[in-house]
Amino acid sequence: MSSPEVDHPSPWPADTGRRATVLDSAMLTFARFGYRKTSMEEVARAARISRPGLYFLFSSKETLFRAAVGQALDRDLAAVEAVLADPGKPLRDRLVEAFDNWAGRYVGPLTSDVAIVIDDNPDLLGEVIETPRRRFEELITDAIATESDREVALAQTMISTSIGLKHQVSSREAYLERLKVAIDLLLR
Amino acid sequence: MSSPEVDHPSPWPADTGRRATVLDSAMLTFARFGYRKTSMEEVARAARISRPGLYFLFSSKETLFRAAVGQALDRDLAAVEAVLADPGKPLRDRLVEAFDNWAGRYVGPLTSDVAIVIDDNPDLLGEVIETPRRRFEELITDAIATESDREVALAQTMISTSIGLKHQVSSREAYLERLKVAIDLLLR
DNA sequence: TACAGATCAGACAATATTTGTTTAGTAAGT
DNA sequence: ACTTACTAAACAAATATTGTCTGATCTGTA
Repeated sequence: MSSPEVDHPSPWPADTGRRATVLDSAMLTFARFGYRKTSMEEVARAARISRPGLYFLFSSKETLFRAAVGQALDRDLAAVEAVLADPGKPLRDRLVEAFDNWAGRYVGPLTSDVAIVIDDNPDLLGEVIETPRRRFEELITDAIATESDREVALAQTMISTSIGLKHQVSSREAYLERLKVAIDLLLR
Repeated sequence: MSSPEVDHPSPWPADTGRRATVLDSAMLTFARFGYRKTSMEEVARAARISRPGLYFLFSSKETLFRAAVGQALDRDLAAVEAVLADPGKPLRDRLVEAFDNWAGRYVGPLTSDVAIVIDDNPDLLGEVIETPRRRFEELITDAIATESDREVALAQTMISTSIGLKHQVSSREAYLERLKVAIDLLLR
């Protein structure tokens, strides 16, 4: 996802910021209503462009969704990277923030929608989501290994806990609360 | 809405609690997705009955929506009535609680907004919403007139402020906070 | 001015979804 | 065995959505 993943391969250079802006609106709308209940009309309205204009940028609803998820993941990953690199905070706080940025942001209807689209088209969204996922695991592992000299197993356990939490919990607050407890327990 | 407003006039006495339960589920679903994006299938699933079973209780989606909003409003109005009648609290606190029950209950992103569902579908609800609305105004006016001997204009201003606030604010907390300030100013 | 790129609004056919109804069946109480 | 209160499955009709096309419109550039 680091390279823009051009859906409609456009030879013109000018449409750079436009796509990103549209993807932001799309992500907000998808996050609010879920994939199924979001229409292209609504995304277009949110992005304040016409529906045909939206199809000019993204050839289908699914493509748009993939791109939106991709951009969101990229952004989250960048945030995670920045947070973990900040030397001013204790490891525990950096980890909490990192997980919050990664998994906490879209707790709710979107999580299941992403899963559904993955099922529908495992190869395409699979790549989109698996690469950042592996990178996240790497970052967490590095942060823990560097700082406190613990094993890789610790990082993996933490990630598993976070995933489990996301399935149990229905709000970001609840997620964060229980995550803090878990991290304190694991980091002890 | 005090009388159950029987859609499918049922001569059998046994279906009393069932309707109310189904209406609760319906209200939750409508509040979450909005009228348009809620299907009868979803309401039925939420209420854990079959879709034909749902049509047996309510003859159309519109009727169901009206009944659900009606029940919610009845409930809120009863809470308002109880709060205002409580002699143990100063007028100011009773008013704050009353407004919170009436207008504040469904403000916010998490538990979606009944008031907005209502605003989005004014045509579907004429009578259903106007009567409780007038009754609420009456209750507030009475509370103020009885206790502090102020004019009707004061009550109306308070209600207008509350409505305006609801449109400006995005969380129940923010609504409450600003409402308190407004009531203190008005009641001075 | 003339042109090209990037839109837009409107309309369209092909699907998909939803509504409201009907059927046939079942489990529980009498 | 009969009634009440459902259910699941299927259906036609209405409505919504997708993806595409056409013919304008606006903007910047030559």
